[in-house]
Amino acid sequence: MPSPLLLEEYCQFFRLLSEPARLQLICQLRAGPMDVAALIEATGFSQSHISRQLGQLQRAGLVSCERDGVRTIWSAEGALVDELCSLVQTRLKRRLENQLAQLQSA
Amino acid sequence: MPSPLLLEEYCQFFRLLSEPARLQLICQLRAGPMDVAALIEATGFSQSHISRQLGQLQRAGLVSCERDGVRTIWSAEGALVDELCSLVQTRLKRRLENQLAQLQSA
DNA sequence: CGGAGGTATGACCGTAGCCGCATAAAGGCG
DNA sequence: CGCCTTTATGCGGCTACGGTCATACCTCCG
Repeated sequence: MPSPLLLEEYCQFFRLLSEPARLQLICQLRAGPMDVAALIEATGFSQSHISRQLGQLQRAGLVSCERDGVRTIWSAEGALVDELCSLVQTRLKRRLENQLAQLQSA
Repeated sequence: MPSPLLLEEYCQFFRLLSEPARLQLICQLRAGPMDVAALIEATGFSQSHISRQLGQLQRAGLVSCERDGVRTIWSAEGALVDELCSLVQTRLKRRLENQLAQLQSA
């Protein structure tokens, strides 16, 4: 079993992904770098909220930014989140398949 | 990019892992089936709290229980959480290594 | 059946954190 | 230098959820 400290680190990481706003931002940026205006347009959240969430993700190293004059271009490199989501998706899918089989056999 | 509904599912899943109490329960159970008394002893949480958290994890299919008379033996099958934690750990490790390199080159 | 051990649930409190509003800070342009 | 655009931050409301206490529910045993 992981040490309590490491466990806490895991939790903080998973917490970042546990909020639709943040995960959506990451997924958007995985498609390619975007500026904040585009993220507002894509997600519908307020500018201040997006700024905060990006700040959290940046501190965790999940996104990075590059200033282009007055605008800030954000991007998300690394396939970690993709891999995590893929694993979870497989799990969710298998779970639904099992439930379906249960219903059909009944 | 994943559909909003799927994204929400991901978030709910990650939320389960974002709480030390729950992740600790899973990790404990990954070492082998245990009864509730042992989980109380191992985690220090109250019985009612543990019962609630196990309920959430069970609904998500992350743990399962088997009644042995009056006692309930809980277990966590499937290496999904192990894999997720392993991926995150690798990420955390690499991030620290990079920060260390930054400091040493400065 | 009555009581004891073990588990789930209702009620409640406290806090963390999401979210927007308003505003300050930072950077470009006439 | 003033002004505008873009981003970051202080403030506050609101809700969700972690955590506990008390209690109801279940299962076995005398």
